[in-house]
Amino acid sequence: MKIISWNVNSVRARIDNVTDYIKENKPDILLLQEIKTQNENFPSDAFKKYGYDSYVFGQKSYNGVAILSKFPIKNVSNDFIDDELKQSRVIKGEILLKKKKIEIFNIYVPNGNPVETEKYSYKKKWLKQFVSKIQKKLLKSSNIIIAGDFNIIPEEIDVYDFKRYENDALGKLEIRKKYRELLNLGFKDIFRLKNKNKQEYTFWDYFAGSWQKNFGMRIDHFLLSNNLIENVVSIKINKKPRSKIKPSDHTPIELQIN
DNA sequence: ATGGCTGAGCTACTCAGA
Repeated sequence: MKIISWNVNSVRARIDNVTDYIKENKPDILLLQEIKTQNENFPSDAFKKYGYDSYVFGQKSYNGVAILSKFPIKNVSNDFIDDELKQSRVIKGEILLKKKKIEIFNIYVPNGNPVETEKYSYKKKWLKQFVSKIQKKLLKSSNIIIAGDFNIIPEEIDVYDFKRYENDALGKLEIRKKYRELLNLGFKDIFRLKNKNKQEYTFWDYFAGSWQKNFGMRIDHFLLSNNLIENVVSIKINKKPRSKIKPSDHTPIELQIN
């Protein structure tokens, strides 16, 4: 089974890129972040043509997450987090893999910049709540996938110039520690597990030729609970969509499990 | 290099992203 996570930075502005990508890569499940639209304007019909059902948690203008799937997803919900700003950032559902029930969380963590503002404290509180809810969830369920745009640079290797980001909301130790807390509950960062010293990125800024200069960062992740590690076949960052015309600033990360 | 693109909402410009 191929599960893919991609921050598309507006699903409507990106519709051709996303459908082209689907045709080429044929994911079983595609987790989208930053869809930037309300549910009623989500292009479900365009995805239905390729055989996907859409499960959408949108809002006007900003944020928003969705799950596209070739087969029905069970127990989809949007209320895992009690979001103080009512932003649409988590959608979860259940699938079966070789009789294992797996809970999939598709998340879009707040950016948090600039630090020293309420945006940063919102990110900290959001992460604190998310970690705590996942900890509780683990008491009942041991097969969990958390994927999406974490807006966290886990380690120095995960950005082109760490010095520039060590005081940024994506790279501050305080934030990276929340990521470590999540891992310490019993998860693995699958990309890093499979690529010990590889420097690869999932995001490149639109400006200043960041893509051309490979000034990127790895902020989109797949965390799998330790129970699921044996099911992992491969994990890949697919840079091709970032090279296209009118791209998202993020590129997909692709997980194969069986 | 703390914003030099990009998108949404709207139709001039602000807000947001990372």
